[in-house]
Amino acid sequence: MTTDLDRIDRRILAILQVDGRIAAVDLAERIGLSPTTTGERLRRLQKEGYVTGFAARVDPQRVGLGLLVFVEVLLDKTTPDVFDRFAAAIRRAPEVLECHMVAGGFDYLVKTRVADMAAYRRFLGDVLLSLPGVRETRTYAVMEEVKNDGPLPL
Amino acid sequence: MTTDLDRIDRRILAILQVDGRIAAVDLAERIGLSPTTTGERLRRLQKEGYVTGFAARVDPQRVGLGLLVFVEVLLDKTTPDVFDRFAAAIRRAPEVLECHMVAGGFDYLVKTRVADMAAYRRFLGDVLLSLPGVRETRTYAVMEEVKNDGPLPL
DNA sequence: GGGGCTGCCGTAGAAAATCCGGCCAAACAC
DNA sequence: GTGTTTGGCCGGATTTTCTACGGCAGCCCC
Repeated sequence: MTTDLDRIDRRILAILQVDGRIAAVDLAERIGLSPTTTGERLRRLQKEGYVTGFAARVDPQRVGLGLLVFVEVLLDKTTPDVFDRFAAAIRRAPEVLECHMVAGGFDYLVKTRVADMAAYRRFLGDVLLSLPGVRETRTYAVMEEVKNDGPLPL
Repeated sequence: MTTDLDRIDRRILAILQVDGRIAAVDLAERIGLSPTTTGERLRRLQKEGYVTGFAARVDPQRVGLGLLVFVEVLLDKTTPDVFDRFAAAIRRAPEVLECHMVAGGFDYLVKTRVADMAAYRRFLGDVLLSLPGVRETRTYAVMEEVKNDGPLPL
């Protein structure tokens, strides 16, 4: 159930992660099948949930979001719904690209993109620190993006 | 130069980040222009580097990569090329989805996806800890993905 | 007003995706 | 062994989508 994918399916997924808009004709040629069969496989991969959608890669620098920042967040564990309220607020915040609850030294790891330090300062004060239950935050500004959106290994 | 985008361009980018394979006809209808003009704008956005490509979203669970892990890495600052060698090795490692050099308490933040804890243990030993100059690592396993691939706010 | 420029549009030919029917080989029942 | 079924694959026809081209309207500068 977790993996009834054959070699061809995996190659299709690998290629589509790099070039999500490749024509079925070209994809077919690269995997050695006919365009028809390739289309059938792709449609099946979508229907069965392996491919959940397609997205354009937008250059953050070009649209004025030059600063990438990670924030570690610690919450007060007083009331049980603090986590839910925090998660709900994070989902509403457009500056937040990712947020994960982790096991270890802190509670949430937040990935955010903003224009510059001034914008981050505003985000920190207006959004993060104004949320109820936030006890402590640690900010790590990214100086160099070594690897950014690597494909899933298949 | 950083932002000569009008309101329509921003809407196009916002839509394409959510549905990268939308037909120009449908995109045109949503932004209130003709398909031709919409196509011209999209091509311009690609040529000028705002859109750098397209990618399929693949469900990690479905392809057997159920465990998301962040790792903080500290390096020995003995020789000046330690950072370069680390970065080069990371770029070659398929398990690593992201890696950023940060300012603060550690040097690199690594985002990796693996099948399970046993696979992560292998990655940590065979890849990360076997790299020259790695002095310390701190592992944070993700328990819940609150937000995963949020679009850039436009 | 004239000329050039920009952004927009409609049409038409090219390309791509999709639908449909048929082929072939492996699996299976008897 | 033989007939049947099933699943994966393919080619051709239809429909949809993309794209190249020409035209139109507003704007600016001279």
